[in-house]
Amino acid sequence: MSHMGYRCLMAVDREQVLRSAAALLTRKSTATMDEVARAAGISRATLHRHFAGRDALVRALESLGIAECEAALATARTDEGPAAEAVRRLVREMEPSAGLLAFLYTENQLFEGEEQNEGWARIDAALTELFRRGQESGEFRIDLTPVWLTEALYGLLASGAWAVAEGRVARNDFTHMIVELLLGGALRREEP
Amino acid sequence: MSHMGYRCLMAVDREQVLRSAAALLTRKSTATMDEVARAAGISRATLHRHFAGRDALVRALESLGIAECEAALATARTDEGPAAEAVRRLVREMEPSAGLLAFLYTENQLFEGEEQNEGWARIDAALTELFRRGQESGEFRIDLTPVWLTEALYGLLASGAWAVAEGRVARNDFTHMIVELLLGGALRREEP
DNA sequence: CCGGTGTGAGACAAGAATGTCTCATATGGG
DNA sequence: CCCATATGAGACATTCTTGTCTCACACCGG
Repeated sequence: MSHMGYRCLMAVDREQVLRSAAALLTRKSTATMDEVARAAGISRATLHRHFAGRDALVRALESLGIAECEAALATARTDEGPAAEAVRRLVREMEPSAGLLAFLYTENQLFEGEEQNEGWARIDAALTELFRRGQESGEFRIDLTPVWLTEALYGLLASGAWAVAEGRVARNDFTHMIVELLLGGALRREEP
Repeated sequence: MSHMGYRCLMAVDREQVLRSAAALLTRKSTATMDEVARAAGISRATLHRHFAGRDALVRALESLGIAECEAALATARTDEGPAAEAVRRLVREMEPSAGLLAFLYTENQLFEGEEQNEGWARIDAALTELFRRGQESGEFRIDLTPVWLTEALYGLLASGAWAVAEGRVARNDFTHMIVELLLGGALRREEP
């Protein structure tokens, strides 16, 4: 009975399990617990030891997503420097979480129980504030609302994650593709 | 025994059922057939008379999505005029289908059976060709691949559909928000 | 060497979802 | 008016999924 626990032998990498679960559930949201376990390379029994059930699994996914988003926001220091650069730093920090976020973003059923969305509210607020700050400083156009820009960022992150996962976009281009499209759009700029 | 069939009395509006099913399944992808039926305002028995099962329902959703995309592509005449204007026309034509497309785009499990994806292949090809044409004409920048722009268009359509459905973006702004972000990006343009 | 710990495989029952059926009812056309 | 058609409600068996349990085994530390 180690009073610290968890730090023993060949324990399942909880985060790895969550990541593969997110990858699978994004692609096939009706996947069975057995399929999730297989995808993670563990048995259903072990999966069930770590996550009491499907609900608990999704909750854990949400918690992880929130934690990683807040960590990305903190690391990117979105309240410092030019907003455009802050967006670039933020997307770079969010890249490893993109697959997880794609699942959480598309699985709006999470918001039904409305237990945990206070975390998302904080994150949404931080993102919206970033875009608002960019508008105020004159960097961003004002005909696209900060709320929509936030929404679009989520959508592009999901698109990017899927495009990379299916080999349609090179992994190394992830940040560039998303940031350049979000900030600059598809149109060619006039030469300065 | 009407040899023409289908044009009888208070028959369920098949397309209406499919649309409400897409709206529900997008929000809660694990919804029951019973929930789908309720959402469509019909009984489970009737739903099952029209769609043999969940698979058949999803197939029908996919068929409808493909048909509407191809119709939108045809109406928008994406091979005519400036590419930017073509994109604008296309998004406008796709707006009514955005909810359905959001479901189909995020439900990548469809591609497992790979029966029907030839329709998507044609649509993807048309979209990619549109962006490629815009690059060739000098309208679009060339550091964002046509494949990525296609992917981003899908993602933004989905984001837009959800944002409108949840009241975060005004319905009337749908086309403008998507087209302006996709083409122009968030950065302010220099005055010409 | 041996005990503790985490895991995989499988059995098992309880529950949920599905697919199919019947019957009653309402509607509109002939 | 009557009949054909479409629907709603519900019963029902089947299948799938889940949650729990047991047992055997591998690994690591002492």
